[in-house]
Formats: sequence, structure tokens, C-alpha cells
Amino acid sequence: MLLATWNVNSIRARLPKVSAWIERRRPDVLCLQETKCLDEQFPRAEIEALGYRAEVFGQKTYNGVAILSREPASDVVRGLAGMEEAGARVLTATVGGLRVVNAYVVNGQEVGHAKYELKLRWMAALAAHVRAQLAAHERLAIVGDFNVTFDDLDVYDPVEWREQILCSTPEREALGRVLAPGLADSFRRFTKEGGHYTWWDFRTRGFLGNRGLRIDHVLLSEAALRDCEGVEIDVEARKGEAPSDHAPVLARLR
DNA sequence: ATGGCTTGAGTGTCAAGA
Repeated sequence: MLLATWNVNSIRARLPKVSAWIERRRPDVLCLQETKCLDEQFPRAEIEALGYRAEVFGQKTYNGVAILSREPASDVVRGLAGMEEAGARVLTATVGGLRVVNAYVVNGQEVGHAKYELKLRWMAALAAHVRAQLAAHERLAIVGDFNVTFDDLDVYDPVEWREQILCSTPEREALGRVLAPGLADSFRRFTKEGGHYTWWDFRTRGFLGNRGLRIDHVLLSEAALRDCEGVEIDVEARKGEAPSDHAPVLARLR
């Protein structure tokens, strides 16, 4: 099974890019973040024409998540309990014997901002959701845009980013608590060196100099990790005409 | 130090992203 996650920064603006990428990689499960549309605006027909089902949880203008899959998804749960005011950011479903939590973590804007405090509370709620899912599903994947780096290896310029948003110690500790119940950062099981990122700033043309951050992750339970053969960041998808600012991350499971 | 760029909303210009 090929499991992928991608912050597409608007599914409607990105549909040509996403369609071409699906045809090239043919993932079994593709979790999308920042779809930025109401469920009735989601380009369902185009996705179904590629041979995929779509579970969607969106809202107007902002946020929005979706799980595309070749096999039907079951036991779908929309949202994160108690965090409804933060928008449409979590979609949980079972596909092919794998329980998948697709998450778009609150950005937080700036350390100390009210949205930063919301981010930390929101991540605590995600950690509770993950614990509950793990209690019921041995094969579990938590994927998505976490808007947090694990450590300075995930940062192109750790001095510039020191204790800044996406890199602060409280955010990293909150991410650690999402991992705590026996999950692992699957990418780091296969790639030990730095310089591998999933997001590059449009404004500074960060992709040109690989000035990026690794903030999109595939977290796997022990049972899922045993079946994981490799994890890849597809930087090709960040190139070309009108890309998203994020690249997809793909994990291959037996 | 600030803005750089992109999208959605909606038609002038802001909010939000990370």
C-alpha cells in the first residue's frame, strides 16, 4: 500500500497538478490538507474519474481535509472533539486495514499569539484523539501538515528559526506528546541526514535554494512501522507551473 | 526592519498561510 499526504493549498486551484500527480504515483490512499472549499465544491467527479473515492471534510475559504482512496473508506469520523471552532482540520477513516488520521494542525501565526495558544490546545486534543484511536486500532497512521518541525535537522537555518513559530520548544513538546503513545516519525527511520524538507516559502522563493522546513509527517504505530518499507518526500511535485508550497510525503507499507 | 508570494473572497483590498 502506498500512503501519501499533501497540503495542496486549494484543491480547486491545484486540480491539474494533483490529478497529474495521482496518475504518476497512483497512491492507494492520499490525504489532502487545505482543500479550501465547501464539500459541495470539492471536485469529486474529477477525482472519481481517476478511480478514487473521496471522503471530504471542508469549509468555506480556509482549512479543509480529504481522504482519497482506491478502496472505499469505512468508519469515517469528521473533526476533533471539542475543537470545532478551529475549523475543518481532521478526518479519520479506515482503508485497507489501516486506520488513518489526516490532520491539518493550526498554524499559530507567531509564538505567544492567541492562535499559538490555540495551536498548543489543539495539539493536546489531537494527542487525546490519537491515543483513543491507538487503543482501538493496532495499525495506525497519523499523517498531514503538522506545522511543527521535530528538531533542527528539519530546519534549513536553525539560527534564524530558533524558538520561532513551527520550531519553538512548546510546539515540539506538543508534537512529542502526539507521538508518545508508541508512534514513530517514519521518515527518520530511513533518512538520518538533514536537508530534507516538505515546505518552502513562496515569498522568499525558498525552493530555489532548498531553504525549507520539514513540517509534513507520517507517524506510524509499531505495527504499521513493521510493515513500512520506505518513506519519500516527492520534491518533483513542488516544481513546475503553479505548485503548492508543500511537497507530498509517501510511505510504502507491505 | 519589512516584504517578498499565493489563494479566496469579490471588484478593492484584506485575511491567512508558515
